[in-house]
Amino acid sequence: MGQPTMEDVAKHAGVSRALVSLVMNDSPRVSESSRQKVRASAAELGYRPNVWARHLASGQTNTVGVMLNDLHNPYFTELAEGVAAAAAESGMEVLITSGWQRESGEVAAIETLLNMRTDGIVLGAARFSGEVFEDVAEQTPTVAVSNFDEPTSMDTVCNDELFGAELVVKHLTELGHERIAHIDAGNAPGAPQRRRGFIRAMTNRGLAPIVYDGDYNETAGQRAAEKLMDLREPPGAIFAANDLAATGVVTHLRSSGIDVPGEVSVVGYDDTVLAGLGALSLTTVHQPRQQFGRRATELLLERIAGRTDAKHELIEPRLVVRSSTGPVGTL
Amino acid sequence: MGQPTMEDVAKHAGVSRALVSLVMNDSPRVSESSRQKVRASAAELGYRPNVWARHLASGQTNTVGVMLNDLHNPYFTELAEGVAAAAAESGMEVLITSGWQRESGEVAAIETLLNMRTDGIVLGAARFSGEVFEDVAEQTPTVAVSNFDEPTSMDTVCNDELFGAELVVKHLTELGHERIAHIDAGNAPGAPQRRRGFIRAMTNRGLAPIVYDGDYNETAGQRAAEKLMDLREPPGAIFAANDLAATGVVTHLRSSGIDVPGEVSVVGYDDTVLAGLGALSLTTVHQPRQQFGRRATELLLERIAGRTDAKHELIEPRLVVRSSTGPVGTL
DNA sequence: TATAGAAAGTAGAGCGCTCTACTACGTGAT
DNA sequence: ATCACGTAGTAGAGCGCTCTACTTTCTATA
Repeated sequence: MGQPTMEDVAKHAGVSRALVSLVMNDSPRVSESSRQKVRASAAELGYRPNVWARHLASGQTNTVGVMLNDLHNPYFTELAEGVAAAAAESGMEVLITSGWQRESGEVAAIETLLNMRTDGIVLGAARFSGEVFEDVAEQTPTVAVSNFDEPTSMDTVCNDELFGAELVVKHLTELGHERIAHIDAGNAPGAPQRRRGFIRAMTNRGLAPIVYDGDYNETAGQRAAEKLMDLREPPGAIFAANDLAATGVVTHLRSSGIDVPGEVSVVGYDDTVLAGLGALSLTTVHQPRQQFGRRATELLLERIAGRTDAKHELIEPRLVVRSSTGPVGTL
Repeated sequence: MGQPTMEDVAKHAGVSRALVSLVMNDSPRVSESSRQKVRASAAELGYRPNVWARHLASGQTNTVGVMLNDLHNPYFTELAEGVAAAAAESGMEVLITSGWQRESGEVAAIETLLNMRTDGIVLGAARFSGEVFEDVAEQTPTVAVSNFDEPTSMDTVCNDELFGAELVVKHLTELGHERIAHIDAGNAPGAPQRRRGFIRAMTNRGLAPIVYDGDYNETAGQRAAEKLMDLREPPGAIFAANDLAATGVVTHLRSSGIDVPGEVSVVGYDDTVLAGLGALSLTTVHQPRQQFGRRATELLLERIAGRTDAKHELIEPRLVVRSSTGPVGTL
């Protein structure tokens, strides 16, 4: 025998099943006395509304789904946190699925959400390879949190990477730096935009942008730093693709006896735990990831409510100055 | 007008709704010809079974719920990954909810799962303050992944912290260390067991265990290291409560001009990203967190299948030797 | 006192599926 | 021709809830 049903509560309270339903949904059409009577019976029986039945009958799930590429990446989990916060405020539940870093996993995770018929979906995918996600967007309200280069019909929310790069260059030039190098991360998510932003910010100031190939990991940072310091005129500041790469840069510089920030300033990107570590204390760009989630959810709710035109929002990051940057060295 | 229903598919294929149901569930009672006919119709209409209705009717959800204290903590996410893998093998879906680090959040997250009526729940809670979780266990099959000191009626899976500490002490003594200090983390999850394991391992070898108060963060490690090195006879090896604390220890030692591991060896715990970082390269204890999830799921499936007696399993961690430990210094 | 209208409550038809019990139709042994 | 039995398929009663349309009761107004 299973859990008590609405029928049981109704019988126990001596009212109709419909009344119990009204009470459970806080309808104003119920008198105070029966409200209390029903609540008391429900509590006594340990009644718990059956979500499945409720959603079957009502046709909507009151739930937003979140698909994350990778649960290990703080970027995505903070995104989810933002979604959860915003959803809670609107009284919606949140269901999280993960693609476990594989694109096939992402598709399966979205499939699960689609099967669950959540009222809408927030996509925190790694790369958006077109069609698949457009397909999803046609089936249910969808907001993607990502940098899109091509125009898309779904809503998007993303970090203003160009502005982030601008912040970095502004900070460094204010410290007197002119020879600034950027270690990029090829076509990894966000990297092209950071690179473009860097180049633009430098060019706008009449400075020559130095860009070296890299990646979003420690080794890449280490290698690129090595090459950069081998130049006839090494840069006085290095802007790495992300904190991990910046960590590699710092490791290389220190082990070569180069003082950070005395001789070379280093800037990371993302403001991960790493950046805050005492031994590193990286100046870095902080992305308000939670806010991505909040905005995405707000846009999603608008979509659920009926909006049909696509909105694309950029959210401004901010610079966190720590002790890996300083005035230009007097070599 | 919503998505196509089973009724639509049945009409389109010219068969009964029941037959469509049988096909969708891969029943052997269907002829090959009608199977194909139905599948074709389903595909053509873009039919997607309604999970809510299915579960309402069948009374079971074919889903395991996972409640995680904190999505930012790799410990929990890897746990979830293990659950997902094991569940996938048994053809079950996984639903993840998070307590966002607050105990109230945990309760709400469990509530969501209970409302969803998942077939069972894996609890990845931070601390298990008795009753709440026992209550859950009474309502649905439940497996907790955690160190329990008091006996409990639900199944548990946890890391063999005592064995982990033993591994550390074994490694260090084999390197010749005898003055070994442990920086603990009070009553934080797992900490008491690690401390106890350390003390036991030392005592068993006739060595004096040195234990200092600490916590699971960098600053705590830094402070404790400072005090330890101020001793008349400072230790030759420090076993920190976790990697973060170990990072603090290393930072302090290096900035005091003490060579690691030349003069002092340092061991962390957890094998997080930090430990692998080139600049740190910590010897640490790796917990097979994914396996926690796998075992938990297996136990859960047994419970769902009807087992009623509680099982408690310990899983053995292993030592990862990197370059923060070395032979005892010749001070 | 009659009556409109609001307030409080109920009946019952679904929502889309599963599942038990049943029918229809061979097939081969008696 | 009779019967038992296995196979393929169907009818229809739920699962636990929501929601529309309806009834009953109460109150205020003319």
